[in-house]
Amino acid sequence: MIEPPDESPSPCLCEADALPPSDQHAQQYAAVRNAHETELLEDYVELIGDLIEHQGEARSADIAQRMGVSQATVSKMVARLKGLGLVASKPYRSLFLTERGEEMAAMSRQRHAIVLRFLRALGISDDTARIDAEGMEHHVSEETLAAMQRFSQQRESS
Amino acid sequence: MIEPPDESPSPCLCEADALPPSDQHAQQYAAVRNAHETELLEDYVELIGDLIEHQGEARSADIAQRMGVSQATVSKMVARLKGLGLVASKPYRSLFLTERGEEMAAMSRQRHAIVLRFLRALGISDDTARIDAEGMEHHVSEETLAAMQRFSQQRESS
DNA sequence: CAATACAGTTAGCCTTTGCTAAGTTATTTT
DNA sequence: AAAATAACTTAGCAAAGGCTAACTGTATTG
Repeated sequence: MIEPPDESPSPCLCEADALPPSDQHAQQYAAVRNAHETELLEDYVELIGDLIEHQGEARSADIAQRMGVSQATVSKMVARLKGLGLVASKPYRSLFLTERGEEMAAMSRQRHAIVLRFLRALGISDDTARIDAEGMEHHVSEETLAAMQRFSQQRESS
Repeated sequence: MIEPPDESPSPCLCEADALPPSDQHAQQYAAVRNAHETELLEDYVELIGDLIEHQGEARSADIAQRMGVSQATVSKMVARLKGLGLVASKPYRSLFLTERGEEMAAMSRQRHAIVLRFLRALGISDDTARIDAEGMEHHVSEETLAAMQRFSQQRESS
């Protein structure tokens, strides 16, 4: 067996790019797993909110098309969202957001807008910015979000 | 039923923050789903590479601890990685990366470093930067990565 | 060298998120 | 108002990624 070269349990006394202490490391991964649990939910809720706003109503078929997913998948997801108290609907009718759903949609929309604007301010092309924003939006902390906002503002007012 | 207010199939002639055309919208979500498929794989491979480099070897127990996950989960994942030709190992012994695994680890490490450096250059605190980098790293396009690199360089040389 | 402790694996379970195929309800068209 | 089309739901399947519990191998140490 190879002896680990002086593996101390405390912070780290080795090179600059060493591994973080393992409990901190684990926390990072936990944060990502956690984000994954809510992000799809948020995407659905955000999309439903957007559809209602822009097209007057949110129908499963539209959601399926925009998400690039089968209608059956949407049905199942909507059942879950109803169970979580985010969406309300009657069978075979279009969808509505509950108050909690509205809140979540508003938050998501805002995050999304901030990240998208930031990427554009960074000089990213429109198509790429859209794709990256969709992926990044759920992994950006409040702190980073604030920094992005500051940056965009500064860039745009020059 | 509510009549959708002039829903044309072509690009969009409505307000500034309207929904993107649905095929483009679907592509965004597809990109995210796609990233999700590979990102865990990349995290494992990156971590295995880091452990080998910094501690001389990569053991399941270390991985489990650092990922904040049970050993059984690691075993299963390693089996998958072996099936994909990214990892090599003999039962009950420590893990190695194949050539393809090394390549993937190098790419991941580089992406990770660029994003982390960028967040720091933006003024984000260390702990937050680490967490956000872990989440964002898999959702950043080449184009954005390049922009981040440019930005960090510029910031640091002033 | 036997006993114990530690590391790794296997089996079996659960949830999420996707799918297809088949059935049901609503809407539109004739 | 009947038939046809479109929208929605349900049932059943699969893969990924978690878990615990039970088992098997490896290493340490008395």
